[in-house]
Amino acid sequence: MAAVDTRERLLDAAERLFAEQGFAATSLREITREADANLAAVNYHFGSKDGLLLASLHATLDPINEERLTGLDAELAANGGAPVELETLLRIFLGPAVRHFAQAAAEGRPCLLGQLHREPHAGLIDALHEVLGPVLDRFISEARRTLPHVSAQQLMLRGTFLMGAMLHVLGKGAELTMRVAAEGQDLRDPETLLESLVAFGAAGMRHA
Amino acid sequence: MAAVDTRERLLDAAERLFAEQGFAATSLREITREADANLAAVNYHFGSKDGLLLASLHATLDPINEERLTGLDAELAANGGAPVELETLLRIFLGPAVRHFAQAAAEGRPCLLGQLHREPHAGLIDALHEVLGPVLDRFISEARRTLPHVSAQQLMLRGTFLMGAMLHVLGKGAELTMRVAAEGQDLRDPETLLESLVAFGAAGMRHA
DNA sequence: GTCTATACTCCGATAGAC
DNA sequence: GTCTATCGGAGTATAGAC
Repeated sequence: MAAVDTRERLLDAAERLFAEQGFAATSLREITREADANLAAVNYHFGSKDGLLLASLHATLDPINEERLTGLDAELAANGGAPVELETLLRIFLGPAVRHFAQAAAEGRPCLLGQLHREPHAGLIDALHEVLGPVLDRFISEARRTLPHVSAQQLMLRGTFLMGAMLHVLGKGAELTMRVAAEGQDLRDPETLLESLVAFGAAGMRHA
Repeated sequence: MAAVDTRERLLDAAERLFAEQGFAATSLREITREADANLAAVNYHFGSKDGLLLASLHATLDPINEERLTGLDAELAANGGAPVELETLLRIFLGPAVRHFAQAAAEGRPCLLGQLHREPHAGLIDALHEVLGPVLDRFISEARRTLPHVSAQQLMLRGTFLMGAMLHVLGKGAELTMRVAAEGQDLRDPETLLESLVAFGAAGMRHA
């Protein structure tokens, strides 16, 4: 079972180091040193550094997306299939990510989800699309039912805005904005952050 | 004058290649080959690859920030110092960046501003803070006058959301979201994009 | 099947000749 | 100012030990 252990140790170290330093700035030698594994073990288990990144991506995002989909299904079942209220829809989509971020922050480590989206790595956009695409499709379909008077193009545009807002607060980039305010924080309180983001996004998507 | 020319050629090549591929993925050898300069010229003129990035950052952002500040001053002068309407305030801040993005897109190249903010490079956040900080301070002060009923903390939070939305559509990351919509585009039309973003942000900041 | 040792190419940075 | 030579470290690939 040494193989599974090595694979898991590599994945754990990669998730942490990628989240802390970013993909390009983290060397395989650093990861394997951290995981007490040989340099070539990465190539054996994941094929390449890219493969390790993709595996980290799945390990982080798959549970979040599953929570999103089951949450949406539960809400639809409770509603008898009626369109979901906008705030509720956004809360179901944003909640798992914000909670994931808050948990990571509570443990004193950055959020891989917030860091990864800002990697200019070529293959990552395809990978993110592969992982996120189906989930986004589901929520966009629901949003069309919730906001029937908004054109499909405007819905996409506003959804993109909200996506950017979410990813920004989840990543290190938000520090830049927070730093200009002397007392600006409480971004680490998940409830405040989530409700503010939901209210902001709902107002923007509804009226904009 | 060969020195100045070399410096400018390096800066031009770096701006383009950093925007296209990102910082880490672009090698100094690629830049110097493109600029018809020697590899060591980067170190001579900019000290390091980091120095070259910082110079590119200033070259891109300084004109945008200057346009923002002069636009705000002009509006305040026209208003006799009265609080600026929220939509107008956002348009003044977002317009120069969106127009810069649209011009780059029209020339078939990505936007350095959208790409740079997603670099996890350690020193870059400090550099961005140095470059953007004073401008953000000005606009946040104005936003407080425009939205006196919104708490300082909520204003910071909502401003961070809007910042994320802007940076997201300016970067390649937006492609991910746009790609899930079959016909989703027109992000390249600066007027549609700017007005949609202004309306989204104004609604979110006002009511959220 | 798992893992290690090793070698290959490319990178950023620097020293020193011109 | 510019260039050549060179260094340590990076990602990758493979041959072979267990």
